[in-house]
Amino acid sequence: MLRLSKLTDYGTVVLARLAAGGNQVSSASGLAAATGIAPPTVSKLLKLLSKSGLVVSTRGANGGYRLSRDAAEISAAAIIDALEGPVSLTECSGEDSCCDYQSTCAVGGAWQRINIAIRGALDDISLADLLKNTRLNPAFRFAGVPVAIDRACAQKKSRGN
Amino acid sequence: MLRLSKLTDYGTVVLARLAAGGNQVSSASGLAAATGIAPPTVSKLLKLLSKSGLVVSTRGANGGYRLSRDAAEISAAAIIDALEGPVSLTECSGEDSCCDYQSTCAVGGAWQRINIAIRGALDDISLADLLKNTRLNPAFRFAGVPVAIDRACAQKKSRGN
DNA sequence: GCGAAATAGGACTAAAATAGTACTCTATTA
DNA sequence: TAATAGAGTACTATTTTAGTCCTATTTCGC
Repeated sequence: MLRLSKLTDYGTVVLARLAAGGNQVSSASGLAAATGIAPPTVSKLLKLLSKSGLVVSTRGANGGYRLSRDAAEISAAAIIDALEGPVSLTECSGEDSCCDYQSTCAVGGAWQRINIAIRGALDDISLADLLKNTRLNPAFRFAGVPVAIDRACAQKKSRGN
Repeated sequence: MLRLSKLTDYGTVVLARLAAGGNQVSSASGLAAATGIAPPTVSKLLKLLSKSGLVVSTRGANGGYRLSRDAAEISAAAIIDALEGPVSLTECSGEDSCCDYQSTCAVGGAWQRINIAIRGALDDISLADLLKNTRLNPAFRFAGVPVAIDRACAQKKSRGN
């Protein structure tokens, strides 16, 4: 749950790659090759990211993309905003929340506090931070529960990897 | 982004209703009537919630559901875990992250820290808290951006509400 | 003991969101 | 002016989610 879309995940990878390249421009196809993500997907991501100002593009021959500002200045929240729109856990965290159950819903505004907390967490982490510690600890758990159910993983292994 | 599924949203509403009812059992159909959510959906939710131990069920005539423990003892994280599985932003936050891009992915473990932060925020908020302050402030914003784009809302209004 | 009321559990369908692809247009540089 | 690279848009297939329905099991009241 509380999943990011794959696109956002990929987007972060691409941004990380760009950050590694310093200030020089990288073409979409080059980034695709470097990250292993399908070229059209990378291209789509970069367009989104440039539209929200996280990367700047140069057109024409020898063109490409680079980060618009230092990796330390780009927060996880900014990345997510760019690729998925503003954080909002439920439909009705907003103005006068005209959901059908308004009259009977006792919860409504409360999610807002959770939103704030999450937002805060995301604001505190920059792209530079994401690059720093690549792997925290090999078998990571939340409250005793393995954090990522390795579905694809298990499948891959069962067919004899 | 970072959306909860509607089911989780509904689930919270149902739990809130149960909490309001104190220690007495409520039938699925009764809860459906009280909340305005479709009966089969409520039933499905309650089954999920009882499976994860958040509510306890009594079968047979005059049966129903009640909270397994005090509302203050039920965290938002527990509710989300019950209805959507454990929090995990990306596929590869886990063990040895066998995603296809493992070799080129510089990000991987970093999301784990974000996961922890979010988890912390969710752990700190209980069902009782959710009930307390029903509406925080009428026009809520994140960093200047209106938090919930009232899509359904706008539609509803435009047809002359 | 029997019937009604209620949950348990699973299977199934329809709808919506997402991911990914393709194609055409525009700008820049050699 | 031709080649390269991004911009924009539209489309399709896949996956996920929401919601419904049906049958079995349990318990209470008569």
